[in-house]
Amino acid sequence: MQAVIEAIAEPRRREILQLVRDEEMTAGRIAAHFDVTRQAISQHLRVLHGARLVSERRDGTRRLYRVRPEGLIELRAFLDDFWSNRLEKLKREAEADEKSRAANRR
Amino acid sequence: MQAVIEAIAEPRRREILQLVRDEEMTAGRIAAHFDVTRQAISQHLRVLHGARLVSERRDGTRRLYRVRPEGLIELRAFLDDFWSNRLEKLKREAEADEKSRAANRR
DNA sequence: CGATAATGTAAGCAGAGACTTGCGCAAGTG
DNA sequence: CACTTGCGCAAGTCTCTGCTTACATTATCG
Repeated sequence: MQAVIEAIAEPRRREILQLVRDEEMTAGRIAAHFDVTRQAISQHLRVLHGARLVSERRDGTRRLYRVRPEGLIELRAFLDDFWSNRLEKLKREAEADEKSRAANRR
Repeated sequence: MQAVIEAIAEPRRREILQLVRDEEMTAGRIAAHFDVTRQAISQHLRVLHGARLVSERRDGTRRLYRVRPEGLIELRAFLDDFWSNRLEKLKREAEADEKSRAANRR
């Protein structure tokens, strides 16, 4: 999970995720969208794949990448768990707080 | 938004967020939970505050921190926007794919 | 088989960031 | 007013990481 968060913390990697979000794409075509070397993108793809955020499929010498939605789902679940309870609790507290303030106004 | 993601990418800062999730806490008490120096925690708090993930309140020489749920809500919205459309689209595609595979089996 | 294309791997460098030590500052307390 | 308490700020160190250059690997094509 730490790997997933680190992966999406890098802006370039988020751009890559957007690129392969709706279609499978070769490493070369992905790299063509950026002004850094092909190897730099290859390293980003390795990180994304290591975090299981993209899938890798080989076709001859080419490698096709694509977003792996399961990875995103796991991240969403983790983050929801991280704060969703809190958000609900906060809502209740805000209501209670409002009541108490109303009481003090009397 | 980049600041928010970088802030939560650091494990120690996530621990801090958990600590001040349910109650306001002084910088000193927060630091006491870790085995690094008080100053190191102070720097993490600065990052979290800069990302507007915690609020800071002064009381004499003390500084009280607490999770700022609005920040978490913004992050959630960003991430949802980042992939939720995709997740819904993926679901439709999975269904269409299943249909086409069923057709091929005939 | 030799040449080429598509891509990953390795090593090195420069910048970022997490941590420590040392210091400064504001707000009590005697 | 001196002293203490609770902090943040600043500078230096060390590790991590994103990038480049250089090389290796794998598959295809003539």
